[in-house]
Amino acid sequence: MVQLGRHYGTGPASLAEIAAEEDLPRAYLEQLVVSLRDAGLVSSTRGAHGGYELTRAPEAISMADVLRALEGPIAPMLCATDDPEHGILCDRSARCTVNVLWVRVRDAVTGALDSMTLADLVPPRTDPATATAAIAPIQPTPLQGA
Amino acid sequence: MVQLGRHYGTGPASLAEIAAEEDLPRAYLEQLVVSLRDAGLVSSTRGAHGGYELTRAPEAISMADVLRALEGPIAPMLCATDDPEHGILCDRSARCTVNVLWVRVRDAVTGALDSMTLADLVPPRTDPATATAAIAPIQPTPLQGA
DNA sequence: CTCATATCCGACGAAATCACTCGGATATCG
DNA sequence: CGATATCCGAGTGATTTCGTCGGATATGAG
Repeated sequence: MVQLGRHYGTGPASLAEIAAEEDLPRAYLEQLVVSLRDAGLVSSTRGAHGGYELTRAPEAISMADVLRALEGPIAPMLCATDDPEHGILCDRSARCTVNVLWVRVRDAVTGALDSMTLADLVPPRTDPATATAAIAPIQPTPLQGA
Repeated sequence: MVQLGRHYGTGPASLAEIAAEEDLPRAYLEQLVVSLRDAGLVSSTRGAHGGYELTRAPEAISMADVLRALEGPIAPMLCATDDPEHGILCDRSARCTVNVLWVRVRDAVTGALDSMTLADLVPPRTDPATATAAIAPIQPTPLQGA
């Protein structure tokens, strides 16, 4: 998650912290982080004052890596997957001309995802004092207004 | 569907025909074609010898049009949709830095989809010799089973 | 040592979506 | 009339997604 990018270099961050900042249930994050750890993107420290940390610098983690870790191989259709392992040939494969379309879409997606790293999504930590004030609800946001 | 592109110009094609060629349940296609008709991509002729026909040439129908008709607005996440109408602002919108990622992904997808038309997916009917096996120099409408 | 703080683990549950079905009404050609 | 089609809308079943729950295990501080 982006929050982990924010904390990079400042020691491990506990899920309780992140849950508070992201406003998501801790138990849910717990589940997500398992995938990230299995993918080798984060490391964990158990016990008091423990938490999670990025194993690499945010600049070195592409969003494609993150998404693959969280949601599996990138594939608009299961017949056009990133990962040769989980590729499933549909029985129509012979006469199916649509496959090339999905491959193109997939390549477009992976291209976009590869072009961005975690660092691109970490809000610039310019100045903590202006943080709260800068995000003042002056935005018109017509839909779903509180 | 692609089959409709194949039949373009040869009069309406019934769902029963298409179902046989595509090996999909007729009742299911019936449902899909409703969306295509509502989107103005196909026109229908009722009664015996009726069926469906493309309203435009395959070259003039982008796959983005088809996909939007079938699956709604193109959006990897509901906060990054094609269609301003169905856009839903999540409550995190202010501090959410991830949105730009989804917008990029969406643009990549629509770009890929816009770059292909139905005609690109219609198997070339110019010359049967380029098919899997060149058999007859005539035009016996290949692939049609019995 | 003990206790609070965390990660770890596995299973469960509700809600939405996807692919597909069913039954029947209506229009058109021969 | 009757066969062939589209039209229409409600319904089912499997899978996925988001989120929950309860408890076991590891670690640092007092």
